[in-house]
Amino acid sequence: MLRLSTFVSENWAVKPDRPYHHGNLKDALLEAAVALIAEVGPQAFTLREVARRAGVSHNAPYRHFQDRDELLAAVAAQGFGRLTASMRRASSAGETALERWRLCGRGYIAFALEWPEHFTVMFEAAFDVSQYPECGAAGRAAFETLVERIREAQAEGGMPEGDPMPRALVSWAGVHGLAKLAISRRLPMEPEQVLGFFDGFGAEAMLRGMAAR
Amino acid sequence: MLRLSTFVSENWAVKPDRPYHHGNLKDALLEAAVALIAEVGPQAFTLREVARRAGVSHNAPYRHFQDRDELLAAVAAQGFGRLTASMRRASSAGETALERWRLCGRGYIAFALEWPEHFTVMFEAAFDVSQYPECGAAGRAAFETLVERIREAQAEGGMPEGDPMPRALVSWAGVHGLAKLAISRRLPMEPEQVLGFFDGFGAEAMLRGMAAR
DNA sequence: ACCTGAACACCGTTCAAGT
DNA sequence: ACCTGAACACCGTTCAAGT
Repeated sequence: MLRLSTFVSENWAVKPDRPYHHGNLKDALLEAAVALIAEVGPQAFTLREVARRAGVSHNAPYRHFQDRDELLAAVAAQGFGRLTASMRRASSAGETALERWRLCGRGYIAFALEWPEHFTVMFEAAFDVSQYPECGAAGRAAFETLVERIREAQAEGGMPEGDPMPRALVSWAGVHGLAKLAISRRLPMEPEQVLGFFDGFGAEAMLRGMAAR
Repeated sequence: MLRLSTFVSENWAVKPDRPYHHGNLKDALLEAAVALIAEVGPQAFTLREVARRAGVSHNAPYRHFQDRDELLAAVAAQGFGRLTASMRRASSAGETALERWRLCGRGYIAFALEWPEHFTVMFEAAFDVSQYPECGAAGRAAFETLVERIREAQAEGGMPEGDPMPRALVSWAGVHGLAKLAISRRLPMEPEQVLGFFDGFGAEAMLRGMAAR
């Protein structure tokens, strides 16, 4: 005779081991979100699938994130932190300020190539992630890393004096465009070749100008 | 007494006026799609809403487009055509090749500012729109417009000889990055100010280099 | 506090059916 | 050929309920 009660009590026995309190559900959701975005992209990413992977019901995430956008903003904030770290790590090897500018840009592109899913969420989310306080601050810190390279170059005489902002914006546009076109596979080279292109030609062209011989 | 049959026959009377054959449903859908994307963005854009606006049932679009992506690809193809036109129109006013290079980049940014919805679909669609034949050709034609400016500048002596490709790629990255950051509202200026920034500083910085005094 | 299942109003896509 | 309504398997989000 099939004893339903056995299965029922077995099922009940499993749950009480960790009935609630996932431990750290918030972090688990964030991790699952990053992994899912890496697999299917930020657009196909769904909150319900994230919950499934974290082993909770489809609305448990609402305890930790107000909505889908807030979870994406958390992914973006993590991304801005990694971007800043990538630029700092790369820059530190430079001897001159101009060399550090070059390496900082290299770090920006390297981040995009290593974490394309973060990069995409940070810059292509349907909403402006920097509207979320933690993202706004992290984004400003990342930009400040680049501005600092300009200031150093000016102090060393490698770049003209004056407001560093215009040069920071053009630098940003250059590396951002290259990084973005690379991970979107729009360039006539493999993404892995883009850092080599930047090292061998791109950085120098941005520093010395398109018209330079 | 309420005569239901009257209403029923009135409803029937409306339909036969244009029962099928929307005239040109394909173009109507494309137009509705562009308008909808402009309103809600490419992510919130839905095929069902496009159909609603075109006045057809939610699956009538499948007669003209295989799926949602194919309609987006059609929007992107239209966008690449307008981008090429914008660059050509702007370039034509230049006296020297370097001036035409500058104006071509200006046309690129102007297109993004004028048709941000097309620009976004062209470059941020979840799938690679250039996989669609008509988009691929239109995208290559747009890029070729930029390469041509480099070749002209080389012929005139304004840029060093050699493969124009590396300079075309760096030029593309610069204007693409500026355009993209502008319409994403990530720059510390209003989108309308970005063309002025390009005219007053950006283009010169790209041509003469960040380190130039 | 934290999590659940049921429910609501949507999607994209498919299919058999109508003219 | 071109369009329709019904159906399927999904979403994000809300809510009353359980521990």
